[in-house]
Amino acid sequence: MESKGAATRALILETAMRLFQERGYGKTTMRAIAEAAGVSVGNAYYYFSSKEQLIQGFYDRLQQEHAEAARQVLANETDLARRLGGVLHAWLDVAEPYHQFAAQFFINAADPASPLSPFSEDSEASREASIRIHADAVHGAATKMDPQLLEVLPELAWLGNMGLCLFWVHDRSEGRTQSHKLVDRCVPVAARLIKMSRYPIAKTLIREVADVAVEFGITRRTGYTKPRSS
Amino acid sequence: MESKGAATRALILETAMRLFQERGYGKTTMRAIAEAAGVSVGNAYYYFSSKEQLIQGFYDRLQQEHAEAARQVLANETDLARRLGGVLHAWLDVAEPYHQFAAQFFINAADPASPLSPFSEDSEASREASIRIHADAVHGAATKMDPQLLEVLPELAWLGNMGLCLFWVHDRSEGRTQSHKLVDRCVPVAARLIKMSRYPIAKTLIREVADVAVEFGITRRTGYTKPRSS
DNA sequence: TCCATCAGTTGAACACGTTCAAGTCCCCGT
DNA sequence: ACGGGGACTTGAACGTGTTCAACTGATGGA
Repeated sequence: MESKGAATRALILETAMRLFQERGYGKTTMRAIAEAAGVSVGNAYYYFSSKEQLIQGFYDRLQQEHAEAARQVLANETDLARRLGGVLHAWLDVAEPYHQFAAQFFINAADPASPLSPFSEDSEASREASIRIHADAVHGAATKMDPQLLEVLPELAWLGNMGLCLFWVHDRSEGRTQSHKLVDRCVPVAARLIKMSRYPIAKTLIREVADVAVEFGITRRTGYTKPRSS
Repeated sequence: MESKGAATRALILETAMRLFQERGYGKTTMRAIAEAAGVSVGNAYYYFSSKEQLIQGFYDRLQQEHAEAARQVLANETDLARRLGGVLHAWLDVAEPYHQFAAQFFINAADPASPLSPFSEDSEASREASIRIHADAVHGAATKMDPQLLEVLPELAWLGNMGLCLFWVHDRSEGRTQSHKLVDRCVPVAARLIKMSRYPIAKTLIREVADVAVEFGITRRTGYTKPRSS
């Protein structure tokens, strides 16, 4: 049983999340978190190496909710565009309740040096799981496409999700309707491009873009070949 | 004559830059800057509202150097790809000496809430000047293209520069050769797409992408209609 | 039963960015 | 020559994230 430490850790995390929601990330002090949780400041640092690290737990939770929501959307859908769009809309729905306070640190997303970045090692597990959602969306579609594109498409779709996240963070529209509209406008274009990838004219260009992305480490060529067990 | 304050301001800025170069942004304290400059901490805050603001001056300087370098490149070149590439290579050359310490705060680029962001109001003048460089590159080319694309291309090119900046920040290769290679690989693809924009098949798709970008405020439709005076 | 060990816990102390009330200095009108 | 006012300057003090040497208490082996 490792319950003692785990319980304290969970208590601190829950308290931090609540205070972040109530007052915002910036205005929530480590002292306030410790006091509200009934522990000492040092104790919080025993479990979380920094204030930022308190956020990683939130990321994980969000990712899991997204995976679940995406599973339901993908269950009865074979159209590529609707699958890609469904996954993104699911993300927007899952993230919506956290918009106000999530925006305060999703900012770090673009900084690979930050442990909060989706590109950092600390987030590797969470990131891989997230890419797998997009891999499912791509693989489960009936659409035919260039096999070389298929290899990079899951990661590109995930990058698209990151881009959407960046837009979403600064989306002040009611209920994030702008973000939803953006998805509805972009996904068909992307789907059309993907379908075009089978035909010579587009294939050359698309492969070149994909090659460049791989060559410069912007994405990898692992198609996440549809294993799935659950 | 406003030399007294201006001199102090310049002194503080120069000192800060030097220390940032020597020790890095994070390890340079405001106290250290003040001490090295022979002024008080409060005095530094009289001229710069925060530590981050000390960076804005650096941005401005970099932008001016880039404008000058780009002007020379564009003077005797009419090929679109070489103009676009030339501007980007010029940026890489100008930025190279500052790579190590620039990387420490270019990070903020993705955060529109940060005053350091190229999207913030504080950087507006600098940003407009930078977009104009890309507008020159586009307008001065002999290449024909879809007029609707022309309207958004300068800002899209500037966004490409921002993307390059993001890549460059994390480019650990000697002399940033990877970044230069990336430019050489991407620019021809972009140029080909631009040329294709005159033909119906591509035009539809490209206009759709451009429309989405404008509609969602990712870019504007101001072509910066080639004024130029210098 | 006793004690050694070590995960868990403490809070004072540190270094930092930032603020501010209190100065000092210099220019200008009288 | 004087004095008022505003630009400029000061450094102590504040609140923050983070560290660390010391303490506590439970657990398990002799």
